[in-house]
Amino acid sequence: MARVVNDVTIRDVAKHAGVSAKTVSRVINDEPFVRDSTRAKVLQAIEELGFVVDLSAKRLATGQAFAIGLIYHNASWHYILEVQKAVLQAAREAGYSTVMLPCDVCTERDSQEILRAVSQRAVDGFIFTPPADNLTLLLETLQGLNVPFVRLSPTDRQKPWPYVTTTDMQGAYEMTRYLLGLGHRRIGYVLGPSDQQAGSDRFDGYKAALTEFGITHDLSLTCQGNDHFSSGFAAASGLLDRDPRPTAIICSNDEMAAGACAAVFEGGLCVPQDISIAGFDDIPLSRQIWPPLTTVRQPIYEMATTAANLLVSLLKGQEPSGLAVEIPTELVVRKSTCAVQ
Amino acid sequence: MARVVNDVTIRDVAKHAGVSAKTVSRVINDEPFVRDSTRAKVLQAIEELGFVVDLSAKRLATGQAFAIGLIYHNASWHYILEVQKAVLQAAREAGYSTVMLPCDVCTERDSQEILRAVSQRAVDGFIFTPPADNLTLLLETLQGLNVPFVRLSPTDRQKPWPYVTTTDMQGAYEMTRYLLGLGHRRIGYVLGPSDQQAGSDRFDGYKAALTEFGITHDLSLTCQGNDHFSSGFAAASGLLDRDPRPTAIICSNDEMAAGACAAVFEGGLCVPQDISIAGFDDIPLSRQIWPPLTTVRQPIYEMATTAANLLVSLLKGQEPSGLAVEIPTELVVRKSTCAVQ
DNA sequence: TGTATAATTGACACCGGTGTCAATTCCGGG
DNA sequence: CCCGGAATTGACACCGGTGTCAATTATACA
Repeated sequence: MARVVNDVTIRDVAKHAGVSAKTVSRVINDEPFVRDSTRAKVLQAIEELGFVVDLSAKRLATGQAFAIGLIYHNASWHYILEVQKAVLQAAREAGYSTVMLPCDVCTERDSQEILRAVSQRAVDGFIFTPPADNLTLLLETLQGLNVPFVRLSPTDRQKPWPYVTTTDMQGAYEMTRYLLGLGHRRIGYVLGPSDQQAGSDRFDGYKAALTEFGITHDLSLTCQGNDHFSSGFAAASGLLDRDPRPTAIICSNDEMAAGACAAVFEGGLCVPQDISIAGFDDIPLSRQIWPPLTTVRQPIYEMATTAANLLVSLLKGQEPSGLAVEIPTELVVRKSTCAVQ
Repeated sequence: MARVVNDVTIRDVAKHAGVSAKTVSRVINDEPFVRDSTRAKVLQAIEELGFVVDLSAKRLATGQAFAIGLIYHNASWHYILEVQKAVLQAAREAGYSTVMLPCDVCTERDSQEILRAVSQRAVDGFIFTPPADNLTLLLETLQGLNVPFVRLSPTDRQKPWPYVTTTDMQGAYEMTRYLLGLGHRRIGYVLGPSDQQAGSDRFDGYKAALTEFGITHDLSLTCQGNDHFSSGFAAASGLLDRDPRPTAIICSNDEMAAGACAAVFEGGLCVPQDISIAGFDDIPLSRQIWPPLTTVRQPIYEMATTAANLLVSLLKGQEPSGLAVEIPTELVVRKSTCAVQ
């Protein structure tokens, strides 16, 4: 087998430095019990020979993969890429690599694939984004196998498994309060998919704010969506036909809000003069449409970083400070909302 | 070290089947020279014991990583995710895993990181998306190290290195012909970043179509953009001030075209009645704005799949049928263009 | 100065596959 | 029934690290 690059092994370094292979191993792993002068000699030899550790050998010897699997589904691109970026970065800083495990359908086959990664010892632990915990059975299996994992915005917070989430309810609550503050009283709502906890939390926040203002929640102002543009378009089209028309619509995510805006224009009306539209998430799309969306920022990057760090500490056997972390949202006011005319 | 899952090794299988370890190895690698009856016995033992090969051991023994590195930069989310999906899929089908190497800035540090992956034997070869071949020096180094790579939409087609691209020029040519056919004669153009070959190819296609119609290319109708929404907005704002105004604008990508649409509305005009807007790429955004964009579909998924397959055959030492592949674009007509009024 | 204890270091087996090459078995032809 | 070459199979070393545990200093203290 042609070895093209780096043929320097730990024993070459050892010979060069006049020590044993094991001592070199100690140095590169920052183990204690190495005399400073010895460490210096070894480091110099490593430098001179350009030694780089062979990951496969290390993995084989330790039984660890030094890799975390990121399991994600067919969510918004922005969400996934942010999560990827954050996890890659945090993992690398901890000396781990990241294996992407897209799981568009979350079938039994996907579960097999994921367990396979464990059997192959290709991965030490996992980060799950929803709706991967449709796969409760899989999670229970991993739990049983003692394979650590962390959930991002989990569906089921009752389960005693680590997760990182955001203040979805509080965020929607603040948004609704904000619109109420602008004088809106008939505020429509476009729901996300019913299987996602984040969606129902947001809805709860909306209802809580209405209740505080003594407004009875009008069911005819609520529409079901599926997080995609077209469902926002359809839902808003429906809401525009209500009589009296709502003066504002909150959508459970930005993509549906963009669809809602399109529906308003299609109906010959204007955002925000005729109707205010608000989204949730603050994805870049919210700044790429006209008018730019008022929305609630979801701190995806921070959430994913936190999840990765949490997983790494679990992998290292450290006792993390908390197994359930919540990171706050932020209201972002742009031009798709205004005071009721 | 606690081995949590699969403790079945090749020797366990061997014992169970009454053969040697090497014979099991032959079976799992589909090597010839195994009697059918023996193969059957071994397969049954594998089945019964639930054996799964340990990747690290295999990597160590063969000196191969069975992994390809995907190097991408800060391009559109859609582009990156399509490329990722295609490469992950194609790689997996070939028994390879994929390592993501985002390279937002393409600095010297990124090059180091990439070479490190080679030294660590974590990766056998690479797929580059632009502008990673800013990193010509890196590519030359890889070439020298005999590490295969394939470029997607490369900047420099003169270099004798494998690549996969699309018919950018032809696509822009067809789009321009289409608009000319609708009666447009003053057609503005918003350029992409100057360092990308695809951008200048598209511009060439535009100019070629104009020339065919005997139209002198009016420099005042050309604006520089940077592929992002805001630059499309700015460029279109400028073009709207020309006198006479262009009746159509072609943007070098969809995101800028979305920006251009926003600028038209901001200026109190309508798309497409007052001005037609066309994009390039056919990203989902082109269907998420109103009106949906007329654009040129770039077959990203096919391109990336082709690139991955090409790389895999290089890794396997096969002689691929061609080292430079071009995949055709397709004109997609939607509602952002119409005949000149 | 001798000795107990702690700090360093090294020898060697082992992780779980695969490559090499020799040994064994199988077959058709004489 | 024997022989030569092809088809199978197995023994064993090796890939490049790390864990174990014993051996070798170094240091502290009596």
